[in-house]
Amino acid sequence: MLEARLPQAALLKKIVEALKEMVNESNFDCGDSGISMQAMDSAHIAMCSLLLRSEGFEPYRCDRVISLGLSFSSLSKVLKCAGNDDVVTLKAEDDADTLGLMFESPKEERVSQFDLKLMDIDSDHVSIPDQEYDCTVHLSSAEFARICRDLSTFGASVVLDATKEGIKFSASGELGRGGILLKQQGSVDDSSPTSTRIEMREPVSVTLSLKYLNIFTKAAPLSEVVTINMSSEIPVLFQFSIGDIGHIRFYLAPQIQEDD
Amino acid sequence: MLEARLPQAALLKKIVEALKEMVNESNFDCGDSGISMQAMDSAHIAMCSLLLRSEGFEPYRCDRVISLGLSFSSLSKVLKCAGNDDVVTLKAEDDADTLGLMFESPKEERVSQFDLKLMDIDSDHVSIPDQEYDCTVHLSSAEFARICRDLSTFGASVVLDATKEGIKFSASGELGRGGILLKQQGSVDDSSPTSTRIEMREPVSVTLSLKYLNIFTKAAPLSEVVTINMSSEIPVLFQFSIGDIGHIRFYLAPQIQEDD
DNA sequence: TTCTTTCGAA
DNA sequence: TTCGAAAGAA
Repeated sequence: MLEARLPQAALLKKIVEALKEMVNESNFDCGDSGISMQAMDSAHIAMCSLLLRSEGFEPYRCDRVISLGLSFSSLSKVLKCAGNDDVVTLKAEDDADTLGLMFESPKEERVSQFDLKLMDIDSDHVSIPDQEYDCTVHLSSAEFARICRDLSTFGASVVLDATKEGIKFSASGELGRGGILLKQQGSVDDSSPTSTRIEMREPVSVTLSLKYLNIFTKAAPLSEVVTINMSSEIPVLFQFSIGDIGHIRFYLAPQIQEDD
Repeated sequence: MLEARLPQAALLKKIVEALKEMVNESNFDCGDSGISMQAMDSAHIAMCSLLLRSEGFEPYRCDRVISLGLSFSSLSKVLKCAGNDDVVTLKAEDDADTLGLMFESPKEERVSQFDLKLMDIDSDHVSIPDQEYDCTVHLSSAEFARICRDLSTFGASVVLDATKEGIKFSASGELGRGGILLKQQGSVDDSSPTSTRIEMREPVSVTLSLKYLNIFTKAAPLSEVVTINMSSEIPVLFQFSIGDIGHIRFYLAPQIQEDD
């Protein structure tokens, strides 16, 4: 059986809000080391994965591997019933057909118990090799979300150009064109965790669908920093940390650049 | 004739907002002791009543009994023209076909006068006996509203189980099931007026329509506490106090519990 | 489904 | 205080 207690319901709420726009339902694989999930969007274009390490729960107990087929919209509805500061406890028996969620208010005068029906979901579990990337950019997730939203006005796709100087986002369309450059912050001014930082082997330029990037940025409330890992020709990885308990990763293949 | 002056238009606004979703039009009975109203919803399932004592007005004058047939949506529109801190004066001649509403801004630099047409409404005035109830629960009206809204996700009806320990709300449906327990607060910690308190002769369990409860909770802005009076088999009474000038009461018959 | 209204966040 | 997002009503 699984039993996992998380002191802040807000965290779980944000995780589900971050993923529900991209994935309708998915299997949550619970094991010794924690909970993980992996899914593609319904069009099978982008992929996401979630990792929540057992150390992030107190306590965490999972005797044997369990796969919980959950609907994100149902999960979201149930989590709307939890206060942000509630303590959440997840429980599932082996071979259970429901997931139990208990919410306890901080003062313990209110206890809610929900039992969510589980689904049988065929999961096409693609294994993702741990990739070396030509370029890794750390930047403010709020800034990234803002840029993707703003550039959506101009076109359906954005070009990311990463050099040692900084990362540039550009889009063009009927209105005209737009470009936003985030400069790498000098090492002296490295104080802020949300400063733009770039590690690179060589410059990379990729074209990506803004529709998907705007879906990924729903994860911005989870982490103030997003890490973009890029090489030409292979899917770009966007990673949002979840405290120090895990992360959400999004993968999106670059579009073939057509010169016009 | 009627002449009644209320120092806070906000109060009257909240009263009308609380009732207008349930009742389209109704007779306001004005007499010596104050203003009262009683109506059923259009489906004749739930009932509500309003009492505003004459002592709550300054001054209050009503020589003879007048019945004012008012449309709640019209009344709501007119009250939208009043500032929250305006002083309201209601005036109606005997046998008048309009109700006069005067709004005076606090600094008296602005005076608005509205005359609302009255309607001829057949009222089936049901007399409600003052009932003894097996169980009375006082709880935060905001919390109650939140619970009814949350549980609407799960099903169309909610089961209320009141015991000495607390009151439990549960609902179930396609998603799964949900239950919320509010514990009775210890008498030591009785400081907060919105703490859950229960007075009972014996435990009560009733099933109620969430659709109606969600209509009743529109009255939550009037009072931070709602009082639920229950016995098995007879209509449940929900009471929201209006300062110390009166109250709104809602009555809803329990559904027959079907065991499956 | 769309619009309005309300609530929370910046 | 202003803005945007989310909830509720038409």
